[in-house]
Amino acid sequence: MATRLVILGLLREQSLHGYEIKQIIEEHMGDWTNIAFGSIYYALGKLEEEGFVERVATEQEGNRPSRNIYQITEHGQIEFLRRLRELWRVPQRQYFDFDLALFFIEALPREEMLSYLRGRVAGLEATLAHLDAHQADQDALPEVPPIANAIFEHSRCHIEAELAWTQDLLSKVEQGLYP
Amino acid sequence: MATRLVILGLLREQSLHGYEIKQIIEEHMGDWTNIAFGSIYYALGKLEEEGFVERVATEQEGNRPSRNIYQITEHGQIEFLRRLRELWRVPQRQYFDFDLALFFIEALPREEMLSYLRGRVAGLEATLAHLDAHQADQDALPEVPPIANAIFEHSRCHIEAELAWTQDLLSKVEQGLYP
DNA sequence: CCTTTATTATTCTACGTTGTATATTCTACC
DNA sequence: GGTAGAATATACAACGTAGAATAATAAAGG
Repeated sequence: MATRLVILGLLREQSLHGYEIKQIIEEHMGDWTNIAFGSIYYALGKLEEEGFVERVATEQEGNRPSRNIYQITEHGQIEFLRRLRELWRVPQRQYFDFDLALFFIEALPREEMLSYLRGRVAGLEATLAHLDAHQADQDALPEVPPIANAIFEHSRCHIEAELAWTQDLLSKVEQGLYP
Repeated sequence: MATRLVILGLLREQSLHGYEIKQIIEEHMGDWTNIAFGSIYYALGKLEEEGFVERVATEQEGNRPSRNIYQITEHGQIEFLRRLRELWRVPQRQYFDFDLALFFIEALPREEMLSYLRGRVAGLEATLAHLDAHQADQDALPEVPPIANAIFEHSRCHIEAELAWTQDLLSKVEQGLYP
């Protein structure tokens, strides 16, 4: 969805081919994005059609698959800023598939539900623990940009919110507030 | 994504045609789902292929477009429970496009960023106020199922978390903690 | 060494989403 | 009584996503 923006943003720094873009995304944004590599090639094709990106070379090392190197155009620079500003301006609404599970709550026996809820609480607690451990590792390294912390905190605060809400729901179900 | 589950869940109660399903989704789940009506027809076709749903009639009122009425099959009942249990069991990870805006933070001047951040805080506060007002209206009606409250609280707690995080980010940027 | 596995780099297809197009009928209002 | 707009009902094409298929080379392990 934001694949185009990411590609334009990365190409601002230097020209790249698809596979390199994929690697940068995995290494630097892998923890908090889910851009499938297939989408990268599609987006590159589209950006080229739209004139935001140009193919500047087709290299090949030995008999390896040849690679197409792309460069951002001036229109691309403008388009990047346009998309970036839109991201800052327009808040995105979040939807939760799990709400559907609640909507159809009477379809499963109470006991089964309770066990799933307890599993969810445990899972979320484990995620938080895992996240914090991972973060402690990161803190040891000096070269991590400060903004990475904000992104980390972003995930963390939503997981905490989810945990608190799930615990509340669990206790209400235990009290028999839902049929 | 969860379109198939919704359709199966609704057809458990009674046979329906696509447009009716669309209306029920809009009326009862419109606030917390985003299923495009086009997806309903696609999902119905797929569910029929898979044998989870059967076309039982093609009605027509006057010269109105004719409508295809679908019924859930026994396999469909099982499939519904399978998908529902998966929803209870498997927690979904959330991704935030806005993190990209942070990732490319040096692309925009500090002052512009600050004004977007303030706008976001204001927007989230307004959303919360609007949500609570809407909820007060709902509370006045007696026929709303109790689970609707849990779903409402779910959205609310995440918006609150987002607000708190954004305020924190804003204050850190104001303090000059990010370049 | 030789075999298994990982890496490089892209193409291609199946799948699902979104909204536009279409064509009729009912409603509302001047 | 005419006409603008909302409601009924689906089909369909354009778009984007996700991952399997491909095909060559480098690395690793016994």
